[in-house]
Amino acid sequence: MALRSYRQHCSLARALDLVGERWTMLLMRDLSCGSQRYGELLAGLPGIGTNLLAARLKTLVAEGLVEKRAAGDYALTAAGRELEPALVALARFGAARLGEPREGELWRALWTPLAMKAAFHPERSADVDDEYEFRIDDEVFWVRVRNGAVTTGGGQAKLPDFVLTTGGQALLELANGALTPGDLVEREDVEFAGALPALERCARLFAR
Amino acid sequence: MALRSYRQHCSLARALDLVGERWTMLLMRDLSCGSQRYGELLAGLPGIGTNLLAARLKTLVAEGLVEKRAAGDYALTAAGRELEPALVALARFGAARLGEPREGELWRALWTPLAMKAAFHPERSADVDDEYEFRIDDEVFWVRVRNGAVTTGGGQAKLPDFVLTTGGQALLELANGALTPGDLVEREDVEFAGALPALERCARLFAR
DNA sequence: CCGGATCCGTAACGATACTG
DNA sequence: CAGTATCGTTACGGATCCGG
Repeated sequence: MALRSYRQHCSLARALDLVGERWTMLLMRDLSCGSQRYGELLAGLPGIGTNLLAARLKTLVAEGLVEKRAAGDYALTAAGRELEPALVALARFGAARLGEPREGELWRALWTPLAMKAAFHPERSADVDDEYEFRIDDEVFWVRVRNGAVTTGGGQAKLPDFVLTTGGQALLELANGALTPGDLVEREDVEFAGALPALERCARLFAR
Repeated sequence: MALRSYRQHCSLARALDLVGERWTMLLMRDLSCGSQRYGELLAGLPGIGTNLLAARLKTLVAEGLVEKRAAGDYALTAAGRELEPALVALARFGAARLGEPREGELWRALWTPLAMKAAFHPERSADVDDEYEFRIDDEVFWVRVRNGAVTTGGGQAKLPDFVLTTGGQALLELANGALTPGDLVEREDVEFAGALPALERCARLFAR
């Protein structure tokens, strides 16, 4: 189980030695949104195979990036959370090349916080101090924009400027500009509570 | 040659579909320092194997991230250069876990610009407007710090605050703090021309 | 000689079956 | 539910070969 190394004394090569293998960064992505159980991780990564998931988790725990908690679930350690800027930067690169959903592609509400961090326009966020709550496909999370930075978390927002309850499809259409904020809140399958201008700010801050 | 995909409609997954395979990011790293020929790339990535290098280059060219130029060398396209923030972020993660050189590990002066961007402390760079020239193992490149950001390039600096000619070993010792700027310039195998305070600023801006 | 292409043994992956 | 074991397939790594 000695992990294969590039054998280069280089920061990038070291990072890839640690998290560069197949599935590893997606695993870190899913854990970056909160702890998950083995079964949840497996269900969220179709195609990984149970042995490979177990091996990846074992390696990540040995490296100190992930811990198995008393409750039996897996969570990022403080060291593991240090990978987040890299995940965001990669996602920013990928976002420009994402395009439309392809046949058979999976989409999960869980990935939205990372997608928003990647799509964020800091230069548009001067003087913005907002907090949003999203409820998408039974996932509830909050997004806060303050001091030109985005923070996110699972669960309800404390003092949200709006609460948006919708399916993933409508959210994707808002993100790619096919749907305006005004049109979104009129849809039958969408519930919106709060200030429409805040939703318009949000759309502008995270527009692709 | 249909490239294997994670089949997830996620920015991160898309990025990894494009550049997540083994060797690809290291290839992009080496090309980010300037164009290189097939043979140079091969020599700089021991272990890759000629077939794999050819396959990776072909894929990257097809994706529009790399181009083969009339001179016969390979270079990043504008799209390929957009990956750099992700390489820097990953390198920043890896730098904290790099440690001392291990037995058999390769080191190349070519990687220094990326390492410096990863090690950069923007919060220490207020009011700094410096330009440095390095000549390491026959590699010549410049580093500029201005407006809290780092830019680098191959070749000589225009108006350098110093020119430092040294081997990689001494530079590594400076980077990890084992050698002070004052001690460095006194070494037999080191040539230093310019302002010592500038070198001290440099060491502080890029200290690990 | 440089820039690959071909071939082949090994290691990693992916799917399924099995176990505590 | 949380993995381990097994096995066929794919990717990788090293060597050799080929065309300009």
